[in-house]
Amino acid sequence: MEARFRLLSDTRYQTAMAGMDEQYNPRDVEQNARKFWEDNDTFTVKEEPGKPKYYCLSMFPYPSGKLHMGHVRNYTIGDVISRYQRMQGKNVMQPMGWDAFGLPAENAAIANKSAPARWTRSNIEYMKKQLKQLGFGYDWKRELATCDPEYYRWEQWFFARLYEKGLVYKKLSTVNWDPVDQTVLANEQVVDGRGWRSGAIVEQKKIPQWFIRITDYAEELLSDLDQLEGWPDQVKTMQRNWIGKSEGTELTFPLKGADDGLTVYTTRPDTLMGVTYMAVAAEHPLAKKAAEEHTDVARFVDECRNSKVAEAEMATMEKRGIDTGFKAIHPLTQEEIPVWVANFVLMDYGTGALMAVPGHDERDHEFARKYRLPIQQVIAALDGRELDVQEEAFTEKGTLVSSGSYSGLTSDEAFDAIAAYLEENGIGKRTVNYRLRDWGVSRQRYWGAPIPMMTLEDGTEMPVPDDKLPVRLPEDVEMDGVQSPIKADPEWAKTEYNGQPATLETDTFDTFMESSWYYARFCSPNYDKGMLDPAAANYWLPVDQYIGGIEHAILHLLYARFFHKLLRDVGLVDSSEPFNRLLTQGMVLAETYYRTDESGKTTWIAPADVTVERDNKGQVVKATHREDGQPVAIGGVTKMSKSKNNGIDPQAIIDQHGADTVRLFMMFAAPPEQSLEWSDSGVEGANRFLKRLWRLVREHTTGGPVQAIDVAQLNDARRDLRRKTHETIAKVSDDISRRLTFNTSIAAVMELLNEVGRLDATEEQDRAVVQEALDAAVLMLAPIAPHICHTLWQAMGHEEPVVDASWPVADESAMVRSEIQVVLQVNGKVRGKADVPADISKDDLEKLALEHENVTRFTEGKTVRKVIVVPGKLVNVVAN
RNA sequence: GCUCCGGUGGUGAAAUUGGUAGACACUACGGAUUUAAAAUCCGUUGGCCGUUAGGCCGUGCCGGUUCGAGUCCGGCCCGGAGCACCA
Repeated sequence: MEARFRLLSDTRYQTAMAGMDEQYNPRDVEQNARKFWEDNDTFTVKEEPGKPKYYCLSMFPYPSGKLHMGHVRNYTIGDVISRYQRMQGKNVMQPMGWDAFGLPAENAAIANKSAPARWTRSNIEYMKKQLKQLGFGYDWKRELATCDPEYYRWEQWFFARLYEKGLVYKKLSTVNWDPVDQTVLANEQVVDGRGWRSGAIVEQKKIPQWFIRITDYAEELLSDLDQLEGWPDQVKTMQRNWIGKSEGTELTFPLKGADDGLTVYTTRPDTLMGVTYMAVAAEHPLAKKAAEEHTDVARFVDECRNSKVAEAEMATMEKRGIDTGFKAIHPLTQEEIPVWVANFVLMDYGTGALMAVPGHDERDHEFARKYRLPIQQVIAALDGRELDVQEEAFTEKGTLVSSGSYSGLTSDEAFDAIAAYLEENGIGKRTVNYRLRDWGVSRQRYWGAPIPMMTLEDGTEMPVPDDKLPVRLPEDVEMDGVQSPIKADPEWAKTEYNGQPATLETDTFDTFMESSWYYARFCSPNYDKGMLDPAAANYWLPVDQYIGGIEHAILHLLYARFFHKLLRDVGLVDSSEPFNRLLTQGMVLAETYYRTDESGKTTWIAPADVTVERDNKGQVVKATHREDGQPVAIGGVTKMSKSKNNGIDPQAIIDQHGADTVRLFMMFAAPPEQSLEWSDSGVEGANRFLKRLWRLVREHTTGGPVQAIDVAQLNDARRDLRRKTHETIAKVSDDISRRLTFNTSIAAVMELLNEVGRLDATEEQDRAVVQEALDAAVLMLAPIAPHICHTLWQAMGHEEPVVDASWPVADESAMVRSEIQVVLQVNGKVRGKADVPADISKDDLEKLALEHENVTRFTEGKTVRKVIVVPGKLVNVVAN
């Protein structure tokens, strides 16, 4: 370590010192550091074979207008990791770009009567300025925006490859339809079952849409999760459940008076003897057939159309159904079973029909009770306890009862026996089923990448040939709020193929398409000979660390993993997974305040407009409006959002305290995976810490040049500070690289600086250990507060910029302790502490504990039954 | 409804592998400095009992495992995220 802390000559030292003002002035300090990085192209990187690479990626933002605190938190985490890895000597790539297609641009365009493209590009310009102000070390030469034709052309090209491989198909699929505005609505645009603008009751409508066969990759997406050691278990579990692999049986019940039967999928063939009714989805062919014959069934099927497409909606709505009049024949007993239509049966899962076993399935039970359908017990509990399936479904596995020759078997044995019987008799077969559905990528919106398909005059559908790509989205358009401009203009779709007229697809891609491969494009963002430059992609990929919100745990991350496997199978990348390590960051929350007027209308008041009063315990007792001084109600801490008006504008905080303070607060207030509560006083605390750091460095450096440490000259106080310095280096290194707990690493540096402040540095050797401590502190804070550390590092007398400095290495010899403290317990309660030699033997430690006054006080008159000695930690004496 | 995660002082949190609960901060209170204020520095700050020494209780609730549980297991309560067209 000493070698790296080479000091400058006295004259140069004085020059460096001259740059350090008495007061910490964030504005100057930050401008100065940013100018240095810009002038030196500090963050521009290229492939350097032989040097270890590190690709650190934060999820790119949707350019909604300005940065919000969630962005600031996400990008600060990424920048801290990047700068740390750079100090470890890695070739670090940290790119940034824009997830530029999406619904808000269309809404803004309608509101402002301007084009989505212009709105988007001006947002990008503003937000880019903000990102630079925060000092993030991005390689801006790699910037990309997904609305750029040079980006989406390769997505279109890739879609054609998938089409050629048979991974793309078209089918009818349900959308939310606003019958008044005559438009398709996103789930978000349906409020309480009505269109958000028209207020019309939303209907389900089936339209032809393009799908990608993600289910072909379901097994690989599931099994490869086991390789992702750097992912949180939570996210892997969510993905596993989402893919939802189950093993069961598909079997066909014959229908009375019909040639074809009703095919269902069940994971519990052992409960087959307990089937008392069947249920089909409203869109099931059998339901349609019943609707033709019975008007009440027709009415019910029609009513089922008046609901949202969302699954949460399906699961929470009242379960309703109607008898179709059809009878199925039980394949084992030949008994007749009624067939119902039910609104909770999903057409997209399994076969769109199910066998209901109300005795052993909760949902079937609820439905059976409601419509007074019979409930039959066929499984008994393994422990033999009494069950009443009329009252409550028994869903565990157990032993079969009332099941003819299968009675007495366990559920697992019966599963095999019944499946075998069904297979032998050609009634059914064992199958593996996935909950995962194919990915519908068609959107009926304008502001997205056009789907590169066309229809010839004879009705043939085919991909647009590669040499006609990109299919460009016209940008100079007007939005009327109803129809997509490319759908409204019949000229746009006109094209030709080999001299024949043809029509372009006017749907655009789901924006998850663009965000599924941007991480790969960053490796060669300007490559014009293909989607990716394989050499660059294989140098940088996979991403070493990916950082983003937990809300993306399933969809985005699953689609990106899927795309990576597709890229691999097209021969563009070598690896199978895109993201080695994943950090899912928590949300940013803030207090809410509101007032309710006489009519019951609630107005949310921005935290910036509220003054808070506390009692002498610090408890908040009152909040008042800054303008009128009248009280406001406190509404609790929630995610920063427009609807609750509790967003804190990062720009205001940066202007007030500087970027380093914002970054420090965000990293200190909570561990990254947890939600973070905004606190003005916490921000002031972070600012105070930086001022204190500034003052400590200034006070130290005004003393002039410093001697090297002479280990032989160290007294206890100096040795203690040195030990603290090196213990802190060890802890902070581990916290940042392995644990990703930046909050505890900052706390550790605070402790170190508290000790520096306590040492009365009067002699040369005092100043030498202080120099070492401050050097280490500045290095360790450099990733978090890079601007102030840029200046402080120079002030400490170092020539090389801190951004290129090496991360400090803990010196084991400085950390050695001769004495340690052990805890003495009696019956698990702490009764005393003792300072003992670090190398004390187990026996001596036990002896010492049993003789210790504080221990004997509690063991007196009792018999010692057991003594547990944990070396270096504690002794627990068990006595009674 | 289903899946996943969380719940620790007045507040944000720490306790990394089952071994000292509350590190580090914030707030509040008291003090120093100041003509005054700001800034800064010092002290106190989980609850109860006690003059002190010290004791008892305490990590959402109920129960269990263990010499020992914030941490592991079972059941419950509350809050958050996702649910396939918000991104």
